[in-house]
Amino acid sequence: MPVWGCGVSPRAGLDREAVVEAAASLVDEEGLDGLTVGRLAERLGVRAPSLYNHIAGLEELKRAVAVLGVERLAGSLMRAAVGKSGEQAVFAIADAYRAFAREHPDLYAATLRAPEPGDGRYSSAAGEILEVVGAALEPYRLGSEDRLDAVRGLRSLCHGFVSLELCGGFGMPREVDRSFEQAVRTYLTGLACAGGESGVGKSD
Amino acid sequence: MPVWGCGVSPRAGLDREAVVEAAASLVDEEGLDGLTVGRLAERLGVRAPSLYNHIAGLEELKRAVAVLGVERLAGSLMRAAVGKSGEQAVFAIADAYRAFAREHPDLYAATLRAPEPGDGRYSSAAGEILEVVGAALEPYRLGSEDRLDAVRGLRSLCHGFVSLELCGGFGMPREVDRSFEQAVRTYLTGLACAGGESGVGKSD
DNA sequence: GTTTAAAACTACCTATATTAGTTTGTCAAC
DNA sequence: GTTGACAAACTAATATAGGTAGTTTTAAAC
Repeated sequence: MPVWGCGVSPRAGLDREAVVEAAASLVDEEGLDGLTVGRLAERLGVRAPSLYNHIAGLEELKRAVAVLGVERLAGSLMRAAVGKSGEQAVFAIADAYRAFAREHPDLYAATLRAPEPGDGRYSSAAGEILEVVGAALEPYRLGSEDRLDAVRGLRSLCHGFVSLELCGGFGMPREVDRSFEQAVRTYLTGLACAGGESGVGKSD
Repeated sequence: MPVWGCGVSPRAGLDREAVVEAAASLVDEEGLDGLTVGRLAERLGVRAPSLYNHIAGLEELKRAVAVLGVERLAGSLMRAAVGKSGEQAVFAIADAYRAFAREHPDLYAATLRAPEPGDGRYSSAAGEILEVVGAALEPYRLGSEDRLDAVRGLRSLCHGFVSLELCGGFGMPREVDRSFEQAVRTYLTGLACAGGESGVGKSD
């Protein structure tokens, strides 16, 4: 089977996977708005309309890039968590989450796009993330509902922090590392302390 | 010398404020991508190029809409928190935050755009949010650094949860209310425990 | 070789943002 | 009142981008 190199042959040998990967690279390098059909085609050595043989349109392509981003994020988190558990695992996951978003800010931003309902690859990647965080929380011995809540809470905390950080929502960048660690620690402390309700300020 | 920049225009009563407000309405009704110069102009009873007398371009307009969204969000949070403090205030703020995002999902999404550095109105609205959350945390008696961390953590938690919820990041909608309340409660418990009440879960 | 399906092409259309240059209405000074 | 200044709005036109239609080319199967 002849396998052509990229861009030289009259037949470029593109397929959907290659197009989506190139789109992800383009997003990573030039931002989400830098992803245009024309530029992507140029980078792939092809005319713009040719891409429509592989993708349904720009919107669908962006969704595909989002799915790819979630898959890569899930991979990062899993690699970070392997061989760890409990607090150590949670911190490792949280740091990996933030590191991914900082290294690939535009790809991460692309990730936020709502997926098509019923997208198997998205569901699968999202499920992996839930699973790895859930596993890290194992030592906390939470019931299944509490565990779901905790996974959602942690994911929200990480995503929210990182997202606000990328948008410049926090002022001074120097203290942000500390704030992130502290936020995760506070949440974990809350998990560990659950049961004894705080009641702070309840007298009003 | 004629001074008609403040609210009274010679011809059709259009000024920057009106344009931005109409843009926000359009975003609210038809989504961020539904905001085009042409449609906005049509809605204002004017031709598209006329808008350039009031705004610098679409990007700048979107940033202005973002600022307006943050201002309205800040207003909602302040109204929710008035007369409350401590845990009760935090829950009220968190619920108001989520309610705003659910009632105005596209305006909320527009809010995430990074503002121009040095935008006074944005800084002012962002400062109001920090202030109202910080005031709610008063009974927790945190030091100034811990307080900043806590404000950032809570804001991250709320934003992250709401953002993921809007993106369909969570599966079953029935349990989401509970998860949100639980996430906020867990974080508050973490604040209370770390603040010196019991010290449970703190590793050092 | 012939056939076939996909991949890529050219040509074209539409929508949108934006600019250039012109006209028009309102206000204030004369 | 007349007039002049100036912002507001207009018409016309340009550039870019997404997307479609229909045609050609190529790799590979028969």
